Amino acid sequence: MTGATTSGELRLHNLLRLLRAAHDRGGEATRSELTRDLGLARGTAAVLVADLTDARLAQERPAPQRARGRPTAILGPHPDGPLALAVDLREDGWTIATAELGGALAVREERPHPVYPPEAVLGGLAAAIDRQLADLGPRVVGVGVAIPGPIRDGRVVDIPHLSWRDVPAADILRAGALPVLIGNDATLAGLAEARRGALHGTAIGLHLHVDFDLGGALLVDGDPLHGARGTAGEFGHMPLLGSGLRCDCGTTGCWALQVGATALLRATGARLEPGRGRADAARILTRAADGDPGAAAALDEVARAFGTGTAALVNALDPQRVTLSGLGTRLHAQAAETFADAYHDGLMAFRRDQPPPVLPTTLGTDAILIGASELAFDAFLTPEGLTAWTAGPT
Amino acid sequence: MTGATTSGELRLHNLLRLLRAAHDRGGEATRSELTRDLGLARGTAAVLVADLTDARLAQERPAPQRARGRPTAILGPHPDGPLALAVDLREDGWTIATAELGGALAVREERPHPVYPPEAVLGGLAAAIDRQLADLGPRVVGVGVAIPGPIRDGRVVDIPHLSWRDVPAADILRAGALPVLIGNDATLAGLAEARRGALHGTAIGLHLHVDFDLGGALLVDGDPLHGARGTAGEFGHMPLLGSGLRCDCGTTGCWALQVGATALLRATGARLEPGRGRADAARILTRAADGDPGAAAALDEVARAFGTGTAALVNALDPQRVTLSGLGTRLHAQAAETFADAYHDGLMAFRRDQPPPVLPTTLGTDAILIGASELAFDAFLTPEGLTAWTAGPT
DNA sequence: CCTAATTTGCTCTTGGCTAGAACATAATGG
DNA sequence: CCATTATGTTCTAGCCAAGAGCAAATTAGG
Repeated sequence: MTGATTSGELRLHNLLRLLRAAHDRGGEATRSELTRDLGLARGTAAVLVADLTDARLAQERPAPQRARGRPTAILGPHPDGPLALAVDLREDGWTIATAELGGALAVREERPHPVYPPEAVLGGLAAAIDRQLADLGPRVVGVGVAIPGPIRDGRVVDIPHLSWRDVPAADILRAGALPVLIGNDATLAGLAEARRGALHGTAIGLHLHVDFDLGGALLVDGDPLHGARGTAGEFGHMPLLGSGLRCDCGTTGCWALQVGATALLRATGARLEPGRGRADAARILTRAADGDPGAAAALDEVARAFGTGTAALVNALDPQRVTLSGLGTRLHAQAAETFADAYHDGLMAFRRDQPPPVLPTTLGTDAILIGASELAFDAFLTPEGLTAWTAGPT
Repeated sequence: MTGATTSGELRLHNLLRLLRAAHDRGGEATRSELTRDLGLARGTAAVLVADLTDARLAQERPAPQRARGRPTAILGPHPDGPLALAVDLREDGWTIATAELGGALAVREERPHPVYPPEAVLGGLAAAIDRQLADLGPRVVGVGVAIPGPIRDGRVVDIPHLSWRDVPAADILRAGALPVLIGNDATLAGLAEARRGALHGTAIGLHLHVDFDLGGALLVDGDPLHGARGTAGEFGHMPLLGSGLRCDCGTTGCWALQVGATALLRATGARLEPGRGRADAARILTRAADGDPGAAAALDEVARAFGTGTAALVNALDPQRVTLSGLGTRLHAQAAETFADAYHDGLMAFRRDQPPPVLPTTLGTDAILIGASELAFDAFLTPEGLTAWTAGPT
């Protein structure tokens, strides 16, 4: 949205601003609120709302009256309006959901996938997506897919512990003429946080998602920084603690080795078995909470590494807030003091008077699906996307 | 520039786009180029150029003919047009220059300052700025000041090796009604690189400026990421190599300790004397070039640390290019192979096929002044700035 | 040296957009 | 039950950029 330059583009630009604002507020904002906040004249707002309604993009419904004056209406999603298909592909299963404008999610299908060859996994997923698309019809305007690994130009670059390497995921998942957008799961968790979670309204926020790996995103005005080729946010692969350990990513000393599920297993002397790491790590955390000294020591070590590295990133990037998801939430909650101490010690002195708060996600496990749906809607809420919708189904 | 929303704002918005484009191309672009690139109608361009000329913001001058057809003109700075005052304050002296739209610099005054108390240094500088402003008259539209330390909300937060702490620099330098904008020197060097140097046109670039300290900026679409309070880019204060050394910044293991002038001195066993570090470090590099084995070893060690840390940042941020300035340029040039090896080894394997190039600055020592002038012009090239100019000197 | 081709600038008309005013409407509060 | 209040609706005025048609200024080619 670079802004309109001709009077002809103005209309579309303002239509988009209004629809985006309604979407960003969860489809719960009233027309009068939106008019005020966007600085529109009431007459203009009337025209725009009529246009959106005619185009089956939004619909007004009565709003509860809260004050004197003529009642206004809530500008929410249209019952026949656009849908985004959101897909969360994990190491051990996937979930497909729909989202309407405003963000309301509805899970459609959820499945484990026991095998690892990427073609099989993605092939099965592609078939499921096709079924869903056939079922849902032309309302679907885009597909957003979250994948737990770095994505470059629509290809999965490298997931060493699954032996996925240079997989053309976007091509395999191609869904007819529909745009299939692929994003890293940690980046999308951050995107969700910026749009509907604890980073909402932050000019600059840092999100860290811990799982097997440690990734995240820097959110600038609600948008993740993508990097030159889409692989920004691999914060886990900076040697933030100088461990000297060899990492699957190809270099040494990676921070992720000391913070993720793998780190918990290593610290307790457990073995990493493919496909079971997440459950095993969770078990260690439970044991630590129950007082098992070995587990508690491992948790302590990992939480300290987590806090130190987080401080390093805050030193470099100066975010307003830091949010955590995945395993990070539990690490932070169960070893709050250790984390806080390490975080404090790692900050530059001048940052210690008002350090950026570190907060758990407010979105639970939905974060990644929400991020995937936002990815799809971001492509739709553009002049091109809207024009295609208006031109398409007459 | 969020874009126009009313037909009334359109004119100002397009005026600004045109002026910004002319400025960004160094005041050397022709009207026909600008018209084509901005997608304007020829008639619209004619009106806008007339407006800019009337407002003494720009002026056309004949262009050398290069092809058939009616000749066009170059849209350059107006002889009575706006000026930015750019100030480069260093540990040991300062420089004041003017810049006109298009970016042409003219140094006005340059001085060493032997003493360290911030009030004295800044007081002297403030007086010099006032003299220059009186001399230059109302053409000056803003003052941009580069300072070698972290800046938060207009205050110098902390320069440990100069014992500057929480200095209200913007207040001390206040120049009448004129906006005085303060920026970190490394950030401004990066800004200059993004606008007129080796990062020009990059969607995302990383700049690293090495001096006593190591700082930099992440440049997104030509703008540095400022962080929540203006102190982003302190990449030197991440523990990228796990040295365990105590840093003046208040934490430990900072990368800057192993890369800057201080690192060279420590590696050769020399003592750090206040105010002479820069010259001493330069001498070590010269000795290394001349074959002194101790100096060469120190250079090698520092270059390796530099390359490793740069790779870590590339892993995390995925920039399109990396540029270097300050001491960084010489380190990279004199120990190219060591740097390249360490850089390569530190990259995630999947980044090694097409690693972002690491390039020296193309702006020499002017980079910081250019950055400071861009800082001032950025505040001017806004609807508010332009309106004030048009309303002001009638 | 002259003419055709080419590119750009200038002027005017046209269509489209938003602001804002005036009025209508639908609720609340006393 | 009526004054008050906030919002929606309708219409007009003012402004803007696109685009067409024409004028102008140069080069290429013979």
